[in-house]
Amino acid sequence: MNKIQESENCKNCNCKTSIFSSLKPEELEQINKGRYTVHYKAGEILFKQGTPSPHFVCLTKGLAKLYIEGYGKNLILGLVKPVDYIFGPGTYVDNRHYYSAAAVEETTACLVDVNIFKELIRQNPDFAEEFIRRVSRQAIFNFDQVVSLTQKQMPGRIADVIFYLREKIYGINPFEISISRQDLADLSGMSKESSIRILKELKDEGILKVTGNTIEILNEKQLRQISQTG
Amino acid sequence: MNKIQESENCKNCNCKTSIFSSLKPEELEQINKGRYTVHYKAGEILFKQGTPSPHFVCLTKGLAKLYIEGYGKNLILGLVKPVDYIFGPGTYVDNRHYYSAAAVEETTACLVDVNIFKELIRQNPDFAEEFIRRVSRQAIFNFDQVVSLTQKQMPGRIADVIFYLREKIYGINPFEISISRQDLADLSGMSKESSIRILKELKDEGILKVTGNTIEILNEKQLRQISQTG
DNA sequence: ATAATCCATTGATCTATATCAATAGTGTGA
DNA sequence: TCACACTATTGATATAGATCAATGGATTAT
Repeated sequence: MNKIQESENCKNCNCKTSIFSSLKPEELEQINKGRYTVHYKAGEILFKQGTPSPHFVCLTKGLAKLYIEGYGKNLILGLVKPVDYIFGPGTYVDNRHYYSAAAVEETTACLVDVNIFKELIRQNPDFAEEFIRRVSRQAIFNFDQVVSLTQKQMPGRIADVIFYLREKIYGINPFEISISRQDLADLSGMSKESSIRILKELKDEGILKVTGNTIEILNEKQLRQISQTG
Repeated sequence: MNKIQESENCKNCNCKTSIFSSLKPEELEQINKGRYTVHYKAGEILFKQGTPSPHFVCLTKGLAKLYIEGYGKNLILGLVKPVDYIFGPGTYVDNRHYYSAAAVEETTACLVDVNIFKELIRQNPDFAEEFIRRVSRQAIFNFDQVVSLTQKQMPGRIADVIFYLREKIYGINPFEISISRQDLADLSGMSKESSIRILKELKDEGILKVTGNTIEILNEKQLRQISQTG
């Protein structure tokens, strides 16, 4: 893991498209002061569940997975792509991480002192509100996930993950996943073998085209149907 | 459902023990102005998933369950007892409820206009921070729940629910549950029959004493063990 | 080039859990 | 008090999904 102090300033960074849009230039400058950039190779861990969380992480390049290390297996809460930031719930509770984060691809992130962030939330109500909005959206997403995981059968869960990957992560239809089958399994709460089998089933039924790591949704309507019927 | 406009004022209400402790008297007065009290009989619905959420709900008496209506079955996210409030993630997103709430026992609640609440969050950074802290704790709780539900087998899940009921809801050891076996099942993501069976198993092993709706943890260490081993 | 590793795939088997069905309590209203 | 409705309980059966085991590709190191 190489730490590289970049010269770039937050003011011109495209991070601003995110919740930072509600910050004034001098506030962005505050963030910029306590910030440094880190590069991670694929597979490297950004932070580990249970460790202190002194900064929040803003992804500027690559892809990371957020996962809870459970009893023997992992549960992937979601993927994070640029430009988005990772801000766990521990920050306002006990300053610990409640999930781990690892780079899935070659990844670059900015780390910012969490106290600066907290200070801005106290100072700027627009920023605070934007932050709460963001946390709320995250909670809603988690609700959807927990319902999918606990109430749907494997085909429904895989369908949900496929839609998630296309809509929230890769954005286009034939998309090449950089995550492994194991990750796919950890996203949908099943074993690696099962995720492979379901993927094959969907392929055999002509709903998906799966070639190695490239996935194409051929029959969106039917896939949506599978997601609905559990 | 009878609506009763109570004469009591927020300033003397024990609601203040909650996040309201960071509010000044005049701010409590703001809340008090837009507030009214409602009584619910056991089984009655406080609000329904998908409907607009114009106020936040503060429970002053009774017990309520928060549940997501999923595909055929419900998932109970948790129970709410006095004095605690219910503030769903939809409030800052699209003003919809993302879960339903129903009274489990005879219940009294105060409803407060959500805009007053939002205004106070903008005005008072302490209050905002307290609110974020609260939302964060909720998120951590949800993480624990999703790991329990997706990675543990039935005995471990029931063990977790038993601990939850004793520690977070009823507070004492032999406790009488006011929730049904179906609710127990919806809390632990299994069928009603399975929840009954596991309960019986734990009883037969001498870990629990179950008499009707009264549950006593006899062997806490072993129950903890079951929770751990999944 | 070859070995070594890691990831993906497939088949066979086993088991946790749901579902179905029947019965037994338990309270409630006429 | 009796009938009705609802919840709890128990047993029998079916099945979704995990686990185990073997093999095949692909990538990396020697």
